[in-house]
Amino acid sequence: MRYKAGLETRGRILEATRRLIATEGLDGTTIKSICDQAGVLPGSFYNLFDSKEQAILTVVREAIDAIDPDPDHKGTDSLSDLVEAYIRFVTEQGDLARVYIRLALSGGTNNSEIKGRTMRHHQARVARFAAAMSRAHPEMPDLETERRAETLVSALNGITLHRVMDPTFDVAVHARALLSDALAGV
Amino acid sequence: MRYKAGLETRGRILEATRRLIATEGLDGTTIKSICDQAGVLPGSFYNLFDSKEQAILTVVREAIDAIDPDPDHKGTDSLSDLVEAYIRFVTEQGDLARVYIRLALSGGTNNSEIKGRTMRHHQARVARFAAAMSRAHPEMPDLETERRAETLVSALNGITLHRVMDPTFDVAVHARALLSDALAGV
DNA sequence: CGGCTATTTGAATATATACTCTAATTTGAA
DNA sequence: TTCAAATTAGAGTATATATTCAAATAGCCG
Repeated sequence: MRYKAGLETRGRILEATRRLIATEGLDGTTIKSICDQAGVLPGSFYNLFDSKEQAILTVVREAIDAIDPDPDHKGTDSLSDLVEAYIRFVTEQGDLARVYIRLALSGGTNNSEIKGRTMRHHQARVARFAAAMSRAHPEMPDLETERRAETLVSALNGITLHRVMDPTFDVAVHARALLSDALAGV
Repeated sequence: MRYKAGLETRGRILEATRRLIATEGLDGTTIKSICDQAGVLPGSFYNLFDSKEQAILTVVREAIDAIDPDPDHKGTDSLSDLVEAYIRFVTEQGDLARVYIRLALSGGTNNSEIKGRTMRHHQARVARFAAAMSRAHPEMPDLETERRAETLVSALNGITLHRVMDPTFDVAVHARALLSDALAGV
């Protein structure tokens, strides 16, 4: 892949893969559908990717990275910042958000590479929420911040899950309600 | 299916289908895996079911019905009753709960029969939570009870989703925390 | 028991899928 | 412009899948 043409084709293939995972799910994403959507023949696909799995994993990494738009500023975000960033991710990057939430299920069983990646990322995300919770309530025991963070992150995933089924579902309203309830419950 | 043998075989097939959907997902559930797990050959399967889809739909109905263990007593349950019933469903009927939550994703795209069924059931469930919320807070506008019910049900689904990935996840603790936060936020 | 029907068997069919291979075409640096 | 390497084309392979079918077996009712 040293020529411009190769790069463009690669981009179209990844774009098609992303959209297909978002709309059809991991198992509904086939070589044929990817190639059709990208306007490419199988020979071209396999010139640029070693396997279907490789293209999918590329998109999966992309989705996992996209959910955490500011990974460097660790330790300074408030809970509200984190929730707002998540809302922005889900509403502005619809396809990637769909990919992300689909991983939680499909990836949970079949592909162990995807499963490991998803689990590790989830734990990191919970830890970040727990740290923000701890900063807002220094008196709270670590066990409780951890538990509260886990509840909140899981609940947010539930909101996104609903959004996958119903595109009119208002993620922002429900995510903010969750946060406000969680803060009120302290 | 008028002989005892047929009924037993049918039972084993449905049991295998249920477990496979729960552990492998809808797409990972194949005729071969169902037949292997049930100790049956394809010919027997197709003697009792018209298609793979029919067996799956039977299990799907079963899961959707099981989530609402007391559909007759409408109008008397408290929010806490509903949440506790859900916790019981998830913890005591692990496989059916897994089937149920998997529908939300897999069913959301491919099979429109499953999708319609899931959506209708979800709305009914939200309505039941909203009614309970309204009973506890008669002064609250319908729009708000509806919105709060939708947040709570989605969040509960997120808890279950997490449980599918991590069987050690404590559904009861997190579900009760969600409810208590939601009540505190009023 | 006899006979009709349900049930089971296990191979056969048709289709979809991931992936390969060789020959043509295109690219861009020298 | 030339030419080696990158890219594309598109038919071909191997495997998995859902489903069918004719024949063999087993279950019930009289």
